[in-house]
Amino acid sequence: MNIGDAALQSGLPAKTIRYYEDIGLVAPGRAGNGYRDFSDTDLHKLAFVQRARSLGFSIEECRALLSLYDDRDRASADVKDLAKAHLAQIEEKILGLQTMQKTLSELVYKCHGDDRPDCPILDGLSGGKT
Amino acid sequence: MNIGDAALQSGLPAKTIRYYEDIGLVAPGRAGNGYRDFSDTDLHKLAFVQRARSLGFSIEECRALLSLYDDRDRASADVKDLAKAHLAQIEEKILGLQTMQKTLSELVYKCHGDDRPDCPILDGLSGGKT
DNA sequence: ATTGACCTTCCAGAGACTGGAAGCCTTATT
DNA sequence: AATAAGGCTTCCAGTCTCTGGAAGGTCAAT
Repeated sequence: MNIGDAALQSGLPAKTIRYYEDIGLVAPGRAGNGYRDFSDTDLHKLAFVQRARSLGFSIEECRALLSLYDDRDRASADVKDLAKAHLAQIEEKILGLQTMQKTLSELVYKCHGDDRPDCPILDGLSGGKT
Repeated sequence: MNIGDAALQSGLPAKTIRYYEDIGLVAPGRAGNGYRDFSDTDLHKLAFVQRARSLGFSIEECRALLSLYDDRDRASADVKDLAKAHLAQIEEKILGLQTMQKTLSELVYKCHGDDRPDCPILDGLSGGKT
């Protein structure tokens, strides 16, 4: 299967798939004409990575997940640990964003937002007087 | 004031301050010896950017905020619009992360996490059977 | 034979820094 | 006066995950 179809099937842009090959996440074969030739296994891996990325796993985490996936003697505990660590990162990010959201929405609320220049948002950014 | 002290006062690493000069966010003067010489205004701008960045504004948004800050004839509506747009981005990010969190925590919950190989997390990533 | 859609490689850029190397300047100590 | 420590300078390269574009080869259909 050519890269265009692999892209459709996996939900990844062709460019991204080439990049994933570059960094060794997948290793499709080559047809006689030099085109990449994706097997079912390759497609499966691409879709796997696509889902893992959509859950926010980094490329290196995806690599680790793929190798666990390939390892029939893996311990599910290893997978769970990886996922839990990532979950913790997600939660940290959410908390950070919520803090931003709170501060910023307070500033936005205070700003009348008309054609006059005085602005609590700029004041807040400037002097810290939140 | 030298860059080291400016870094302490603004809460930004010296490297970052040099970078901000490179991209034209600040333009400190130079002392006779070639060292950057930060005025109170420079410091103020750096602290301003530091706060804006900590609220998640991009560099270009910071640049726009700074120029609004410098413009005594600004309309506070312009600032508010910028802030509201950014707030919407933050909220979008939070929603995305919460979706990830939900899916992933369900998978983590289902995984027994012992030394056996079967693992609902990998299954979920693999086949989409959430 | 020619078009158009596909494929290939390679190079560059995005955003926002961050690290390191090589070398000058300042300050304090010996 | 010499030296050492620390701060400052510039410049180059790398991080992370793609994404766009250019130059050119291949395939299917007309």
